[in-house]
Amino acid sequence: MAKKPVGRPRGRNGESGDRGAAILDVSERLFARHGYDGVTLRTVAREAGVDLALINYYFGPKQQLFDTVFQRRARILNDDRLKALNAARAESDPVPLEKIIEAYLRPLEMAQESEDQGWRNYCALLAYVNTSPVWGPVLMSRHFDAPMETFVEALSAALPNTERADLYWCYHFMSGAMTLTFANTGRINAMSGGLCRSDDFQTAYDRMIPFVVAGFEQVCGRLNNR
Amino acid sequence: MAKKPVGRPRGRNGESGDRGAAILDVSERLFARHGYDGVTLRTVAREAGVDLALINYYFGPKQQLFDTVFQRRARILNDDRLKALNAARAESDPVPLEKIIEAYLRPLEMAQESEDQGWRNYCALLAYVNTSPVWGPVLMSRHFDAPMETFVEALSAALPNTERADLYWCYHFMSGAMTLTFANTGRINAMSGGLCRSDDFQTAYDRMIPFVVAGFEQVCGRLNNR
DNA sequence: GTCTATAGCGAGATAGAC
DNA sequence: GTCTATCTCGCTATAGAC
Repeated sequence: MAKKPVGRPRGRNGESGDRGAAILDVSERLFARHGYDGVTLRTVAREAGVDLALINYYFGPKQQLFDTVFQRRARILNDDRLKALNAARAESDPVPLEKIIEAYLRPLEMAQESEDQGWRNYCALLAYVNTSPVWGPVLMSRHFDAPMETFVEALSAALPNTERADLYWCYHFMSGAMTLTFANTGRINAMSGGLCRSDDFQTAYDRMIPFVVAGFEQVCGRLNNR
Repeated sequence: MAKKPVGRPRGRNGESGDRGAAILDVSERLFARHGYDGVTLRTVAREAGVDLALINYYFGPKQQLFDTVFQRRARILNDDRLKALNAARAESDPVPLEKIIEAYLRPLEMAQESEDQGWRNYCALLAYVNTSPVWGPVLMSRHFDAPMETFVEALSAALPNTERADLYWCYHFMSGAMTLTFANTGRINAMSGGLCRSDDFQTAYDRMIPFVVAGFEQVCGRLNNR
C-alpha cells in the first residue's frame, strides 16, 4: 500500500510559488552546510521569512522536505550530463575517454560557476549525501544510478578489454575527487596557504579532468592503445 | 585567557580507563555514521553501557568529546605515514612518486583491514570531517596540516619543475578518492550490482594507487622523466 | 566515581482560528 | 493559505545524594 501523501500538490519542479521556492533554497543551503540533523525547521522558516507551520503544509515532514530538495536539481544535472554525452557521441562513436569524462564533469563545473548560488549549494549537498553512510546508498542510488549506468557503458566502449569491476572502481575514485572538490570546504585554501582557492572551479576542473583521464587509462587501459 | 579546562585529567591516549574507552569507541562509531548533530549523548551512554552523566564528567561537553575522538587516532595515523615515508627515503632519496603515494595510502589500508573495528569507524569519521564545511577547515587543518606539508615537500622533490599549486590540487584529488573510499557507504556495492565491495580494501587500494600515481604524473609530471 | 533527578531549552508536528 | 498557540518529546548539562 502506498504511503499517505503528505503536503500540498506541487508543480513539476517541486516548488510551491515564491514562498515554496524560498523554503527550498534556504533548506538547500542549510542542509548542505550542516547536514540533515544540523538543520532545524525553525531556522529554515526564519531565514526563508515564512511561518514555521507553512513548511509542513507545503512539503510535509522534514524528511520529505530533504528528499524534495535533493531531487529538485538531480534531474536537471542528469539531463545536462546525458545531453553532453550524446553530443559527444554524435561526433565520434564510441566516444573517446576524455570526452566521456568531460561530459560527466563539465556540467558540474558549469553548475558551480553559475550565477545561481543555489547550484553551488546543491553541489555541496551532493557532497554531503554522497559521503553519508545513511543517505548515500538510498538517495544516490535512487537518483543517479540510471545515468551512471549509461556512463559506465560508454567507458566500457572506450576502454575495451577492461574488467568491469575496474571501471566501477575508477568511476568511484573520480566521484571522490569531484565530491571533495565541490564540498567546497575551503580546506585547500588553508592547506596551500592561499595558493589555491576552493571556489576557483575552472582551475580545479582543468586539472581534475586530465588527472582522472590518466587514472582511467592507467588502471583500465593497460591492454588498450592510447 | 585559556578556556577553563573541563573534564577529568586523562591519560595520553585521551582514555579514562575501560569506561572512558568504551565511550570513545561508541562515539567514534556513531559520529562516523550520523555526524555530530545526528548523535545524542543519550545514545552514546546507552550503547556504551554507562550513565549519561559520566560522559560529561569524563570528557566535558559534547563538542570536546568529539574533538577527543577525532584526535585520538590522528596522531597514530600521522606517525604511521611519516614512518613509511622515512623508510622509503632510506632506500632512495628523493623518494619516487609511487613510494610517496604508497606511504600515504597504505597505512589507511592497514587501518581499514585491521581487526580493530574502531579503525574502520575512524576512517569513516575522517570522511565525514574532511567533507564537512563546518568541521573540515578546523579539524583537518589542526591535526593533519603538518604531515601534509612533509608529503607535499616529498612530492615536490619527486616532481621537480611543477607548479606548487598543481601539487596541492592533485593532493586534493587523491584525498577525495581516498575519502570516498573509506566513507564506506556501500554505494559501490549497489552501483556495481555486487561486483565490487565497499569493504574489499585490498582491491580498492591496489587500484587507487596506480590511479593516483598516473594522475600526478599527468598533471604535475609533464616536464619530468618517468 | 557513580548515579538520580531535574532544570532549562528547543525540537517536530499539528489543531484550529481567521 | 496563513499564522497563533500548543502538545509532546528529547536534548545538553549539572546539582547534589551516595
